[in-house]
Amino acid sequence: MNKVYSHKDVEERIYQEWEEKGYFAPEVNPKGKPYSIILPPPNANAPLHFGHAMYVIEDILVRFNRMMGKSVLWLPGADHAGFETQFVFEKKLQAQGKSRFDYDREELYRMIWDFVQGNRPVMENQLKRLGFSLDWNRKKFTLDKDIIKIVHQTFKNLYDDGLVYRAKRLVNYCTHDGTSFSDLEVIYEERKNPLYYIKYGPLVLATTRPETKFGDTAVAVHPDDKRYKEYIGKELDIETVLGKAKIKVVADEMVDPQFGTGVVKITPAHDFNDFEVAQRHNLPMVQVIGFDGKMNEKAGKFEGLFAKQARKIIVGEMEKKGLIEKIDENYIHRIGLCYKCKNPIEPLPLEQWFIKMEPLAKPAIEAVRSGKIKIYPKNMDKLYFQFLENIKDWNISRQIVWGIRIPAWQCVRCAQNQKYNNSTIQQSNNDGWIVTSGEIPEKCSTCDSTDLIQDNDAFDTWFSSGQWPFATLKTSKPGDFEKFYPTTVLETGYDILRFWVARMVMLGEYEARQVPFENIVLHGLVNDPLGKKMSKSKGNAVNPIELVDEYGADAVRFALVYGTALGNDQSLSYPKLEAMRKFTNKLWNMARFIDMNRTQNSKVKTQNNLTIEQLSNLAINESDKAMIEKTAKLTKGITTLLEKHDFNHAAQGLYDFIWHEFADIYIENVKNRIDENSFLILNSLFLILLKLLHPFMPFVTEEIYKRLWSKKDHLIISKWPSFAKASEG
RNA sequence: GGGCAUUUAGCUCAGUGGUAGAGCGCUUCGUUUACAUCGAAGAUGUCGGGGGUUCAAGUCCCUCAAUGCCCACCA
Repeated sequence: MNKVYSHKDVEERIYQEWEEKGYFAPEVNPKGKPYSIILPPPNANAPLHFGHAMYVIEDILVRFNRMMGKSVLWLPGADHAGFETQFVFEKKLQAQGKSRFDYDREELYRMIWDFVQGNRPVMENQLKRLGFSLDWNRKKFTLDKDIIKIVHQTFKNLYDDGLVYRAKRLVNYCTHDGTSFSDLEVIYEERKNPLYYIKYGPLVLATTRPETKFGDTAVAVHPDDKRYKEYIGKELDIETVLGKAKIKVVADEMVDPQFGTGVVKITPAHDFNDFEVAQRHNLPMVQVIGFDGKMNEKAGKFEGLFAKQARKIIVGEMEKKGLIEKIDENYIHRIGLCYKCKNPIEPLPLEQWFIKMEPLAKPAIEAVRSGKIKIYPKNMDKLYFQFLENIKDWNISRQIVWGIRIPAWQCVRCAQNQKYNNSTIQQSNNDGWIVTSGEIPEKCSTCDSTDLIQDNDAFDTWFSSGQWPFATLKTSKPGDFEKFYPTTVLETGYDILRFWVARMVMLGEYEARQVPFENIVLHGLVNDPLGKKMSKSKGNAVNPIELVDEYGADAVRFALVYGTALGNDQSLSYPKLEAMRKFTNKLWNMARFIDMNRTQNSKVKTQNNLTIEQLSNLAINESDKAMIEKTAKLTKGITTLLEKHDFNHAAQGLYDFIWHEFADIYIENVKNRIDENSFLILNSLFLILLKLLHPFMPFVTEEIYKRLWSKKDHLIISKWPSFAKASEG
């Protein structure tokens, strides 16, 4: 054995051996108790980012349980990541001077498909470099035909159960990216924008968006506001930049008398609050901004201007006409932005598919409250409840081509008969829509017309990934769903608890009739060495594979779980990576020491692995006896910690014991008195430690096993050490 | 406006009511054969501030402060 451990000569070779032997498949332990984890499918649009390296937690669990003799399935996959992938692809197009408008739907879809297929092997290879023992024969993609079929069916079932409806509502719309979003995808930032005080006849009101005034269908005051009591219910004659107009005054609790002048303009088509006020007071809705972000014909001479440009010009004209009382230039408020392109979200009225969430959220809340699903770390359940207890209906329509197209067709004839009046707010299912589980309907079920048009929209990606646990298991190998559902653990970053985890619980309970997993394990985020969030655009993102190259996968894996409490964020630490690399080298040299002390006689005996019990009977020397006892205790401790998902303490316990107990004290002690008997003990104890460490550092432990014990067998499928003789406490 | 997390050695962070811990860094010493990617010894802490409970508090309770994150319709 070489004096220095070189991970580069070991890792890829070992991984290949494992994979070729089929060790990653549950069939390795066919009779074992099922244990399953579905890998959170990484986005297929880019190489792995550092967060993906945290999936090491799953590999630790998977390897531990495999050694415990369970039938372990860890199923890999990739997410088409609808809008995000289309966004990334559009940037590529942009770099070539092209845009999505240069291609038709099919062409664009095919181009993105090819792009994604090119990325997938890169991503998969990176997961392998980290040593993840995923069953690659079962890998799934969210756009596999059989997965799409399941997603369609779920949608159809929800529709038939009245849990999906189509409605024209205000949605979060990004006029830059040309699609709507769910509430979760809007981020909020503080911005300084002028607050304009505008004269509306006898009243003055404050607004940040004067350009939407052509869509005003009322002004509102608080019902108890004495200042304005006389105006309530009356119509005001007002002067505007487009001439004279009339506007109604309504009273609504939503108005805060303390803010501005206590008068609010009501623009139902462009503000979420106003939309609700309009519903309460039966006010008409007038859309003045189009989906291209430009003012429409309702804005008269301002038509064609982008809303932001129009604002300046309109304010200018208002000032000339004396309609502006004052402008507060230092007004700070929070505005909604597109989480991807950071342009302001424009609330716009649009017909979309919505899922009624409350009936789905209730059982999901109950599943965690009752303990059917356990969350680690425990305090994260607050995030979960907070989301589900205040849940709103989910807009699942996206105006994108990259994704699963919604299996809904509209009958042209029926639609014309019940055409939406732009000035009313409607919610209806009876407007000529036909929802199927994927197949193209032959004719309209109401009027028999064959003039049907499919909805252009695709599902929100999270709608399909929300079905991932049952969709994958129902389509991987026959019997997988029956054997592995519900899965044992869902492990992911806490940042997608609401986006993904909560939705999986809801959709899993709905469609698969059972919770999708028994345990939720949440890890924290990995920040850069200065504690700042890693991001590509900021340029501080670290490629995990570069670190694997430099320090070895074992060191990277160990550094990520050592010294960080589960669920806490951590900053990438190069000294820690270096320390863990040294630990792999230390192990290597412990192995060298043992290897060098092997005599001809012991070569035969150490073929058989001795259990703690056998070792206890063998031990004569007092410090041997003590070490056997300590190792048994450690085994028990590590086992318990892993069962409790306490990876940090398991890692620390192993590190401290192996280095500072076993190497610094025990090996130093044995060194001077080594004989046949003590060698057998030393050798066997070391193997126990290698096994305990294997889930954390699979490569170096496997390589040592190969050198010292067996060229044929592998540690990965060896039996977890027993600790029957460990004393209590 | 709510909620959550964090605050422990110079730095990065563990800490499960019972004599303050690790890694890196620092000081001194040590290389004839497991490892200098090492070993031995050592220095460094009013555990954010202030109250309280307890025989005993870094740990439990209250309060204040700083930092970070999440949620919320203030036009």
